[in-house]
Amino acid sequence: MGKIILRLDRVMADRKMSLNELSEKVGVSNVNLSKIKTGKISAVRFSTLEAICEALKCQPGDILEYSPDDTAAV
Amino acid sequence: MGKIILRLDRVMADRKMSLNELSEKVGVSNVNLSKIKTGKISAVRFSTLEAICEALKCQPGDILEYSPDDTAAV
DNA sequence: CAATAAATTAATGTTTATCGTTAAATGCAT
DNA sequence: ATGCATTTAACGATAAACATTAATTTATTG
Repeated sequence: MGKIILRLDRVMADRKMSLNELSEKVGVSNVNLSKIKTGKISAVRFSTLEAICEALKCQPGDILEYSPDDTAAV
Repeated sequence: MGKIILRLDRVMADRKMSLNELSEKVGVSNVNLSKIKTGKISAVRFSTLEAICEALKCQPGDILEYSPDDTAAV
């Protein structure tokens, strides 16, 4: 059972952009952006992903990561 | 105004996997998978994205692409 | 440490849109 | 034309984003 991992945290750190700053640029409430940042969502709208990529000049792949669990595969 | 573009089509072609085959592996109806494949969705659940990445041994970034439109920027 | 700012969590309600299902339509072979 | 795969359409059910407000926790700074 793999998992989708959110890496917005890392990208924001790279760009040195605060949550509130990004929130304004993206047009999503800081509350929801925080959820995205801390991985507390289970889906994402493209409109949001798009705005984030635009604001951070990045790609979806920088934010979303699939981690296959090959942990102790039998 | 950039856009999120779906590239499932390309990855499936790479893996030479048909829609119905992927549908079974992923556990998503072929109808919905077709929508994803042809870009007719505006959001995606991680459970679905995860299953697709698992089945195709790929990353979200292979499927989702952000295309900033720098077309004739004023 | 005290005060302030930033970020996270919680709770509630609205709205958006997946996803399944069924059925019809299109496309592509043979 | 017949068959198989894919796409489109329409409908309902369910999941979950997203906004908002408020409270709480976590930096940050003097």
